[in-house]
Amino acid sequence: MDRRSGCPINLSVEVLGDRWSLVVLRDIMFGNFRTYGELHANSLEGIATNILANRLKRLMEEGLVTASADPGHKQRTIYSLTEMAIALVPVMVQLGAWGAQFLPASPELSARAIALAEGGPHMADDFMAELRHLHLGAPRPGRSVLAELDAAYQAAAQKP
Amino acid sequence: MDRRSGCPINLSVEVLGDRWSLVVLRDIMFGNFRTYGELHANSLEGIATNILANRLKRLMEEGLVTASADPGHKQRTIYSLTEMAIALVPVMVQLGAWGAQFLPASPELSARAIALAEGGPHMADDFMAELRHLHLGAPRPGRSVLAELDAAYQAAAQKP
DNA sequence: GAAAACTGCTTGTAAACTGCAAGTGGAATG
DNA sequence: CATTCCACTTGCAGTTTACAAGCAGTTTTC
Repeated sequence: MDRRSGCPINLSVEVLGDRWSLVVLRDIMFGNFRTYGELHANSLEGIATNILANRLKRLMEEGLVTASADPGHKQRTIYSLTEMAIALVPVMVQLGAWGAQFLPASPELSARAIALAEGGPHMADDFMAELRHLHLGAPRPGRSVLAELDAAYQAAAQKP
Repeated sequence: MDRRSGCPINLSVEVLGDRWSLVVLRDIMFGNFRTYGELHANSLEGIATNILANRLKRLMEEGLVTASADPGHKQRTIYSLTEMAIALVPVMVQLGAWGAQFLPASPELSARAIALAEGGPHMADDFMAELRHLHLGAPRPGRSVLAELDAAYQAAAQKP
């Protein structure tokens, strides 16, 4: 892998800087979509099948995602986030907060981003602990940030 | 502008998700390069001229950058960050910290990212105040984070 | 146990984007 | 007034993206 420079921001851009990688990671992270079919069927932005296949492959090569077999459903592959990808939670938080503030984001979808940003580093840490449980087999933490985010979304979607 | 979805993260990706936008913003932000020529000549990654021109145009269209004439050098255009772009500082901090931790970043260039990350939100706020001075004509703040980052870089470059 | 549906892709094609080299036209410099 | 500086633009080849279709194993259904 030939890198353009050793600058950390440039390296991050080389790994994540395209129109789909972060969106796929967002769906795995916040949507808990774990298979190709789930990711394809639930894609808000309508990702094309070849792009999804290619991005999953690249994310695996970059060490952000791992694949494992589904016990009891032999043809299904389960994708999991690595620690490296879970460490992107603060990036996602900031990116979501920025987009919610400066771009024409829908109120319902912004609710999650705002809730997560307002929760501060403590909430981000708890979310990372939850992701370590879901993806890396760590013990289940007491708090479910995913449930809280879903509640925030539901509350925002209720209001007319 | 047709957006793929109203998700804040997706919108951020649509604006910033390519191989150059964030790199150009980084150079304006941390390098204080303010003209086309400076950005081209000091590009660590060797940006092509047409890409630089196109990215500056797009960043202006997206409201992240403004252009103004250089008094006393009529053909020179000075580019400035908008508040929207200055608000990306926390994103840059997180992205730099992530790249420094998980990707093969050079120690000298990582020094800045690490110093900024360790400075916490307070340092980021002070940096944003400095950028508002440099780009938006706000009063000069007492602290120069840019000078501190440069010192961190110099110190790291000295060590063998 | 044959047919249908599910699952995770691959292939084909056209359009858009990227990277490199070269060129352009006005401004400043000597 | 010739040369260099400056901010791009243009042409072109290669890569990436989007959309549609197809395909080979695996269940599930009847």
